[in-house]
Amino acid sequence: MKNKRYSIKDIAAANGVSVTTVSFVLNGKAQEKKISEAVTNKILKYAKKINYKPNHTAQSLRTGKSKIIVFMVEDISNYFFAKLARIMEDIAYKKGYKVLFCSHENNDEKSIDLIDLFKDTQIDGYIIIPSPGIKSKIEELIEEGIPVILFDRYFPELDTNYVVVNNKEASYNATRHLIDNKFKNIGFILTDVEQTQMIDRLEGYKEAIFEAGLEENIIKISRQDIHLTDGAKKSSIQGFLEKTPDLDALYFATNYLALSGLKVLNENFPDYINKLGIITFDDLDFFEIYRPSISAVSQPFTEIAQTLMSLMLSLLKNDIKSSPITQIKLKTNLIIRSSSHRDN
Amino acid sequence: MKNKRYSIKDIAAANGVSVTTVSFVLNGKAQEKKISEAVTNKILKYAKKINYKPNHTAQSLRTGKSKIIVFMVEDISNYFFAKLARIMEDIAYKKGYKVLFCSHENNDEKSIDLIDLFKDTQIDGYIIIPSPGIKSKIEELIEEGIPVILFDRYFPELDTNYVVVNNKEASYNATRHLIDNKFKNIGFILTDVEQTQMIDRLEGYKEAIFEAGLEENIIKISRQDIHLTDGAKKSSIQGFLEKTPDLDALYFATNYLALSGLKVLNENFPDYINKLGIITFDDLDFFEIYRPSISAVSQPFTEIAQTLMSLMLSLLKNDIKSSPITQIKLKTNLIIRSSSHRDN
DNA sequence: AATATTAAGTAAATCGATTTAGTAAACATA
DNA sequence: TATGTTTACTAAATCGATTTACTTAATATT
Repeated sequence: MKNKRYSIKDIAAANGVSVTTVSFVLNGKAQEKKISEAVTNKILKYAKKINYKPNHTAQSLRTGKSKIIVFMVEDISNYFFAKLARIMEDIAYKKGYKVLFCSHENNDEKSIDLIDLFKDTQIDGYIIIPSPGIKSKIEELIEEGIPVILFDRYFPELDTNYVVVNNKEASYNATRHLIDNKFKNIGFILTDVEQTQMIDRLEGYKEAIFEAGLEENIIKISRQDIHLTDGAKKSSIQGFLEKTPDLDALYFATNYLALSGLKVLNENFPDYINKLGIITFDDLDFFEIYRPSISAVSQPFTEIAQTLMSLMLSLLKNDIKSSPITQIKLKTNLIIRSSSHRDN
Repeated sequence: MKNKRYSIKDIAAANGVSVTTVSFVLNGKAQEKKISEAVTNKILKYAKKINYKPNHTAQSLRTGKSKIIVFMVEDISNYFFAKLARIMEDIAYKKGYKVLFCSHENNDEKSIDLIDLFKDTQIDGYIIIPSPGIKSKIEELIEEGIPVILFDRYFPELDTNYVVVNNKEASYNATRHLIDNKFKNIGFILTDVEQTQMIDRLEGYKEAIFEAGLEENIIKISRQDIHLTDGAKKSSIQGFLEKTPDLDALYFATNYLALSGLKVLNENFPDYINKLGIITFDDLDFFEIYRPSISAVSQPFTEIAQTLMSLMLSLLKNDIKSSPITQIKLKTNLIIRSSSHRDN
């Protein structure tokens, strides 16, 4: 039962032909290369019999293609990214690709380390949520002729492929929704990163607030605090809530901010939570069963994953030089639940 | 700025030495192979100057080692697995390994397909949550001399490395805790898979119930339903709850069962939820902020991930034949929150 | 001075594929 | 019959490392 690994050489020897012939046959080039049907069938049959699997590493070395793509996100354990990863995995494997996931925590140094690390390995393509300061690293990849797709956020000055959602519009609508429900003092909680997704969400909020003649209440949580302790995040939010106790609604820019926010509210202002209007960017499973159930801007997982993968696959298939730059903005979904609804 | 990739050959040519010498130097074998310090330094300096990175694929082909390990779970988007993945990723990258994550949804066919797929690629080691029927596939891997570690569950008849938690004891304690809080009619909700983790959790429950002279109430959710629709899961649980409205506590065997259960309760028995004792295996972020906050058996992520990785690294370092079989059972933590507490 | 040892390196095989540039025989054409 | 084409296949180079088995010159030993 010792499963010796067979090579193309073994097949050649066993059938009295050259490795060239075997390679042609196994790559479906028999006709093109004028290999007789008799020989073709013999080889095919034998390969099947011994359950031959080509050595991927050798193929990779020779062809320069690894059939591996990298999917780099902020934190793979975050629901949003994990969910995307799950879907992308399925699509990729079906198409004969493997996916390497990794997390950079929005830290430039870590991003760069990871990308450098991957440069040793043949990587056929990159799907990247960029951390704020890696524009030149992304340019470097592109210059090397490797397919790159940014997503979630992008660099406006850089002409790259990207897939994002309509952050500004979605944010405007979410804020508008609170306003329509008679909330007058709406706090927007975001992080201090200067990246497109945040900026656009902030702009959407501002626009809606301005249009309604209301006052802005912006809470910026320091980026450093985000990935360090949960405590730091909480205490920032708590500090803010204590200073502005007249807020009647909170709008969180991401799901992890909402989680921290809910914790703070729960621990310190348990009664407040039911009167407050609450809405957040990124839907979570449990927002549906929380009480009050939490309204959320939901990003279309499946659509994002499919768009990313099909764009990547087309970049991989066609010559990168001849491929047009593709920039896609997908629509989000505002899911209205009880936390943002008011009857009066 | 065209970043041509340098090879060992380029270094050799530029320095008037052979590739052999370069290889020796770059692999730290200069002294052992009696390469003069002058030449050694010249090569090292040049390699650094051009930022030489060895071609990983070529190394892999020659050495038979890929520095890639596979981490195969039920569903990478599940919080428990995603969290583990995040930690393992960090450890692995620090040690020069990359991790390929994949999900089999406890489906044997899918598991086998995935393993076969990986066989083409050089994979140095596998960390696997086994689906029920892949014992022989696991044996196959082991016979080929590839390091394999099972975790979360295992095959009792198979003498392999594994890392699990003390399911039975934890389950006993969780049930005991409900009993101590005067709950008398405790329902245990689990899936119908016949795998060690489930069986042990069931046994722990039974033992505690028997010891207290109470009656068993076991709800088995069909495995097929689990990964299909959320609806199916919910309707099973709902059906059960309607049939036995006299339950005063629920104990869920996994976090996804608890999520479905809470949904059902919320939609159909909103008042019931506060009187009910609730406890679940696997802690989730939001169980802490749910109201009532949900008690849970918490698995030690960091410890599990570290144990898995350090075991794997030691298997990879030492000769697999001389390595002893290691079987580790880690301790869980019972986190008591308001959902399982009763004052009377 | 003859031999043994060490120092400092290199040529070439190898891993397992793909691919280019052939060749020999069979057949067709003028 | 001589030449051109086509068929059916193969030798050898190549991808970029690692590693074994030398080689040559210098130094040490008896």
